[in-house]
Amino acid sequence: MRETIWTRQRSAAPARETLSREQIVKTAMEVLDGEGVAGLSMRKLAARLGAGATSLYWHVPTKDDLVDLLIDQVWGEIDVPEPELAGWRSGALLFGHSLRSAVLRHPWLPEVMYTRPSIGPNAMALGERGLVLFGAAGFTPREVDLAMGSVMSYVLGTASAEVATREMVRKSGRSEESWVSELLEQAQSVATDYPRMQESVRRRTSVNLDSELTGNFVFGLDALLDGLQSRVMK
Amino acid sequence: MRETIWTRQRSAAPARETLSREQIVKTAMEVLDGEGVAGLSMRKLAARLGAGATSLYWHVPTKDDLVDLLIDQVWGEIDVPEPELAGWRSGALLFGHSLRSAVLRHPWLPEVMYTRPSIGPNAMALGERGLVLFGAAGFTPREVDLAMGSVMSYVLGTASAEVATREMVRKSGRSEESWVSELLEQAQSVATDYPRMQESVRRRTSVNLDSELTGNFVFGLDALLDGLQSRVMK
DNA sequence: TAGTCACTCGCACACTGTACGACAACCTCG
DNA sequence: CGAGGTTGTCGTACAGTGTGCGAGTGACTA
Repeated sequence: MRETIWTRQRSAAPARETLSREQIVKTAMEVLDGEGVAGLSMRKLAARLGAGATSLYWHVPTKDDLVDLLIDQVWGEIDVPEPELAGWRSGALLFGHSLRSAVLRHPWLPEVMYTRPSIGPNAMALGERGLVLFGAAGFTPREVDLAMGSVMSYVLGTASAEVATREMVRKSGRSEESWVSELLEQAQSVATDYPRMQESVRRRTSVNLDSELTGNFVFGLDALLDGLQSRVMK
Repeated sequence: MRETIWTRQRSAAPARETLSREQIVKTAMEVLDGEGVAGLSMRKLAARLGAGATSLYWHVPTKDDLVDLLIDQVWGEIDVPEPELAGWRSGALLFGHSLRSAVLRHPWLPEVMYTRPSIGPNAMALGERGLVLFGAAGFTPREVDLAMGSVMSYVLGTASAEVATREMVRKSGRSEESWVSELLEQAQSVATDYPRMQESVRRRTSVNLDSELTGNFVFGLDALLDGLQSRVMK
């Protein structure tokens, strides 16, 4: 078996005080959460750790690998309820919410997660627990895979789209209302000939952004779970 | 109304032979489809057009704006059936397939689309047609928005995840089988303690990648549409 | 005390997006 | 015809980027 970033292990007790992979990952996570992908550079990260720029490369093969580690870190934050406690259906609902909020906490995720498969240890553990949860629904083994996959895709897709909106608000530095209204104005000016879009856009203006987005999310997830439920033992 | 990249218009008949925004967008699309986001640089793009590097900046404010234009171009490729022809349900199915295949044709899309809202003209036109389609199902106006949004999120999320897998295969330059089997081996080695994941991963090894991914997609979309249908006039 | 391992880091290379300002080709007006 | 303005091109330059290389340093082992 070839060595990978996941298998590599270092001596437990470093001789003197040195950088460590854990420390690098932790600091990188802070930078990423705070400044996004564009704000993370190896030089800045090293400076923040009080180290020389290229010292990081002893602990991590490339920046891309570092990002792999960070993504897997996020997968470790998601909790998947045991089906015994609440049944698979509400378990799946909780799982969905947990997954969504992890994405919202780490808004850089969508930008990078779709450029690589997730095969780190936390991703595997997450998958395992997910399969246990969906396995309790009474699906065939193949359907268990499919059901879990579709829920994850839906949740990640929705949360990613949410992030796109929320980040633009944040980056503009302006108030949510003023930004939303400008975006809508812009959209309206482009959508002059589209009455339904106009109407739909106008409907959104009057609502609180947060509850609007949460409502969207729950509606679709619920519908999807309904559809999945109807497939049990069919 | 402020000028935006969407509103800007140029003189219809350029005096001499010059670059044009259309030409730039078209060439950029080729580069992007062929080499991905990392392969698109303003200098390379200009060279390909036989122009100086910074000439592009007369036609397009920034690279980011160029990407906005490219994304909107993709939205223009998606077709949304009229509900009269096939009913909303199978229309939605067709819509989903069209959207998915656009993403697969432009695998760079997931990497960039989640970093900005889509408010270009083609996005608006797409939205309008989508609302017409889902409007035919008998939802309340609010539900029409929600239904369309959830379907788009699901499809984009699933297709994006697909792209992650497919691109890794392509980039590795090796055969699909050899790559899949190595990925699986790697995954297995990480997932030693996870019997369900092991089993699930093993199940995939024996199947054709293409039909596997298409099957996943259809299963979830179908379930979601079932769930939506049950909400009509409830 | 000598040697080896674990780790740090300065330098350099090839590349990026894009601001700036000089320049040229064409159009319009007198 | 000539003058001025508009449209468009492009060379140079700046401040960054990821990372390969090789020299150096501190600590542990024999």
